[in-house]
Amino acid sequence: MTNQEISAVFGRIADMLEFQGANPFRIRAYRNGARRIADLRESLATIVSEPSRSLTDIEGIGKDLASKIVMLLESGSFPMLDELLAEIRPTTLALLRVPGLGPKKAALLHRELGVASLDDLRRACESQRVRVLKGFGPKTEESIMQGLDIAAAAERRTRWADADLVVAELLAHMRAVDGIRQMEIAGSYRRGCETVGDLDLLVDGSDSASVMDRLGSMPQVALVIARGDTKMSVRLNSGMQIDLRVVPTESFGAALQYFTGSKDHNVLVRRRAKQQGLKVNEWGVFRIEPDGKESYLAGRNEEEVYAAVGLPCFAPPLREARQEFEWAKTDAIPELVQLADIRGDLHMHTTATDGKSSLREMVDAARARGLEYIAITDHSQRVSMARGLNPTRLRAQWVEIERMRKEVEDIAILKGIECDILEKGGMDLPDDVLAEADWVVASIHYGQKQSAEQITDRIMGALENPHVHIIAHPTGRLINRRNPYAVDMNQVFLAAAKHGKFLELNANPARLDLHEIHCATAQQHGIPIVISTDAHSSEGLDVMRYGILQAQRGGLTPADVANTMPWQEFSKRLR
DNA sequence: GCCGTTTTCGGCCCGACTGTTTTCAGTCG
Repeated sequence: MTNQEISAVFGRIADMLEFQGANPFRIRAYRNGARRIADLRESLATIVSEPSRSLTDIEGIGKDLASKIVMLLESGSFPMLDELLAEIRPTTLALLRVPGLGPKKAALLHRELGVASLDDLRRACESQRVRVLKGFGPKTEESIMQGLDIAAAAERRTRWADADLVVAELLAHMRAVDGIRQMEIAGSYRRGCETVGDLDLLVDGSDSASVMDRLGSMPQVALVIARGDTKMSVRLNSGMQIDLRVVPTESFGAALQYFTGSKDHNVLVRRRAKQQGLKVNEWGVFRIEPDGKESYLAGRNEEEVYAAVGLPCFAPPLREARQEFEWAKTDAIPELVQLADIRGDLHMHTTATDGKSSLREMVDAARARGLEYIAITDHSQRVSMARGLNPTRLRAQWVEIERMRKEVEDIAILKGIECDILEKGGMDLPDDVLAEADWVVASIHYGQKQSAEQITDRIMGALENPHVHIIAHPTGRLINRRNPYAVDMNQVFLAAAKHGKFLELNANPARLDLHEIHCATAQQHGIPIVISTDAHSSEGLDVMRYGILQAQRGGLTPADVANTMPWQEFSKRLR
């Protein structure tokens, strides 16, 4: 089993234990274990196979979880898991996705009314059997009815780039309110997560009523879920939820820190504060005096909040309770790569295949964005739907590129190709053609459903080809649409490091693979990452910023990203 | 279930809002 699968098993167990009303700290231990495993940069199987190492060296994994991991690796299951699965069906677990239904209420519905699925729940509400239960009432029943559709469509998080569009509209709408001193979107959006659940809107303003009125008047608002003195929640027609908090100036930084999260990061910040006799909440940092009184220490901005507990102000993408606190101890927090560091873009298409802009337009667009070098990498012949290039058409394009080089001298244009890795293995173009290219991107578009062994062998073959420089979108996933291929990335990392190849971080907001943990793993292996737009039009070059966010979350610095190099330096890496 | 520079037992982050309550549990972030 892979780390992701084992992580998912522990996550499911946490859900099921929660449903059973187990000790919340036990549940947290499973969730924490699941997250730690997902964040791991090497496979559990590898660790287990090395006698000198122990799974319990992993933070959050004790004796019990370690033995369960071993059983999962050996047999794919263990007794406790089987028992839980026999008791609680997955359809029952879906009840927890209904907003407002937590483990206690869901379990009560299951126990008292035999509700074991969302369909059961709908019927129970319609026949008004829910409102008579203890702790429930007509309003709860009604809100469950409304929540059912959301639950059915749940698990859908919005891609960051799509959330960004909503954010732009939201901020523009809110700016009309007088007296807003500061305003930020916090949460997973601010951390640059590849997908975003809710939007957390934070406002520093004195008149919270008018701020809330304004949010409620946004045309896209379908429903006001809750509204109090400082907090309001609304749901948009799209299903996305917006949580608004209005705070005073002296608390804005504390609230921003708090609502930016991640939750796990904040738990560690607060634990640390507690050890120092301090308390951190969304209102500020407070010293607990011997008489029990609290005195305000900080909260106006994030810098002073972190400083009050002896921490540096971490960049939001690093706030995931992974390594940031270790880095802080040794003053080794990475200087994250920024969009302004990028000097080249090494994966783009033109009208020669499925691009919408001509070679000339792509070159001009790249120059307009201040790039020093680009690679033109149209599809190879196997990608027939995109009218992929055969050797003749490819060489014709290269002649055109050579002509253009004479016209525009302020940008280097590489003669490249995105060459398919064929289903049966091997490259889609002969070696003598690839040898003439400046830059060969190898990628998979067909046979994505093959076994792990087949897919991995294909990519290994490409990595061994002396003409290939880089593997593009190495896992092939499309966020919310298509799972990654079954490729064994551990082998890919080892081979890429051995053969001195680059790996791509594809900046297309639907792809973003390598994902953040893969980025960190590649960095550890010393594999240079290239962040590429895979642009299919001149505007497509602007997706670079999404790739930068992903790289930041992986902790990458300019030194880890090859296309931050000036052309003079990068050109030496090509042969 | 995990963890240890107060600890191998007894902790484990903190507050707002709602609905159903007569003082609070459940949910959410």
